[in-house]
Amino acid sequence: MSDTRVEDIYGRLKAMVVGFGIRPGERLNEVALSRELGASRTPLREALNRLMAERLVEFRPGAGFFCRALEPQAIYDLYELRKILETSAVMFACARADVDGLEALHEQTMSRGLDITGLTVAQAAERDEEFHLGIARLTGNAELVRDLQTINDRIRFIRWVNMAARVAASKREHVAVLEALMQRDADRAGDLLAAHISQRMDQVVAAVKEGITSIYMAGPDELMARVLEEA
Amino acid sequence: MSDTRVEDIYGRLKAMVVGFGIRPGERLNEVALSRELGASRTPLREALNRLMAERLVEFRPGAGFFCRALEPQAIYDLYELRKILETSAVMFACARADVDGLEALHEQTMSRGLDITGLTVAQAAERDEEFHLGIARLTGNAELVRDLQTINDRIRFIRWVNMAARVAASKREHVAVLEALMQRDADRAGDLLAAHISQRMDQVVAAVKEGITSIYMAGPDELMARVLEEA
DNA sequence: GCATTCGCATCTGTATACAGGCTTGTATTC
DNA sequence: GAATACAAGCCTGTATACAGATGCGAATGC
Repeated sequence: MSDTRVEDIYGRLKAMVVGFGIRPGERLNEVALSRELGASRTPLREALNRLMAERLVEFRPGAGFFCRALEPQAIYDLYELRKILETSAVMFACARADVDGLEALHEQTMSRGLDITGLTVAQAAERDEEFHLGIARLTGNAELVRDLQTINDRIRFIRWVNMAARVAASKREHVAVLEALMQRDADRAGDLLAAHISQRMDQVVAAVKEGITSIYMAGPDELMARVLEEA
Repeated sequence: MSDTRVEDIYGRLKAMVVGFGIRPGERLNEVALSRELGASRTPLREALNRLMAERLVEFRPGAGFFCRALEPQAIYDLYELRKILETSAVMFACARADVDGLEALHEQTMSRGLDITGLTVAQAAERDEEFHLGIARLTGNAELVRDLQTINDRIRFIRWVNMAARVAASKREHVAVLEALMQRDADRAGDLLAAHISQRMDQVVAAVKEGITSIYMAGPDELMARVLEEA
């Protein structure tokens, strides 16, 4: 058990929701969930209220809590938001990233190399997210980093879905961004990163539409298997 | 009573925290608060958990909930974040704002005129916030709007504090931004808005430092009075 | 006089109980 | 056969009760 029951439940619930252990739109039965998580309804509902504030679950008065739906428009908006934040972040990073942090990010990105064989999609996506978050951290703006993280939580699974086909190209683009960053070329870094994210937005919306169908039709297990085997 | 107890309490608590009905850093006594709000501790704690996810209250296991502190660094970061989002927003708005919405914003901003006599600081700040939010809405990106709103919630009071001296200049800058927006000049609109927000960031941090002292020393009533009388 | 420890009071953390509302299924009527 | 109304069961919304933890204060020992 963690420090407190609510914290523990919160973390596990979050993992279930972002990792599609619960289907989008699915109604959450409080009694069943509390039993499954080994706690009573009181801490469960507190955790659900936190997740609601993060838009990871929805709440309808009189009806209870539901796993957040995946509206293509919302996904698109979140990607655009992400693009805005990350583009600005890399430009700020060009201006003020400390040399050590920059070196560390370079080391971390390059040491893993361009070789992505043997990685599952989930692992590739995690590295991808870590690179992007690493840039945000170089700004020194903790609020920006946190904001970006909560956005990432809401679109993580979508990144998995459309990561498979683009791992190699993605990595190349990362290296290009990194080079511009190390040369402190803010305009170029910003343009490269914006293009990098933009390139996927339409793909992503299409993937979401298909993904929603898959999830509703077959459930998360099959979708997960499909995603993983493409790695 | 609103639709549900939690919703009601949540809204009232948020107003108290944002408007300094509760002092920053102050410990929140659940029994006293629940009695004051006319509910039991269960819905109160659910509301507090929501606010915690929005960073409007803090939670320390074993110690309970506290009103969020006002770290100058966090305020600065939030202002920077706001600048990033709003600058991008106005540029997007230049590209895709519908004419009706643009007209409406223009109407709303100009009809109220440049005359700000008779307004309290709170009212002036509300109009200020409404203008900035109006631009964000023109992007059509609901997630961006919501994100900006939660950021605004965390810095609203600070806007009040440093609004008093700058209402007239602020209004003039708004009009300039609006003109660039209506000419669909994205670069100019972005630059103007960025400058508009930047201009305050240092002031704001200073105000926060002073503000924190005032709040801790004298309590919110006196601070509020001081702010209001400057209107 | 100062520090340390013990105990009490208060408050948090969680479970549980109960009331009200919603949904669902069935039966009856048109 | 279809639609509507009624009833039963389940689930949410909230209060309350209890146990454990925390912090403060007093008392005691050095």
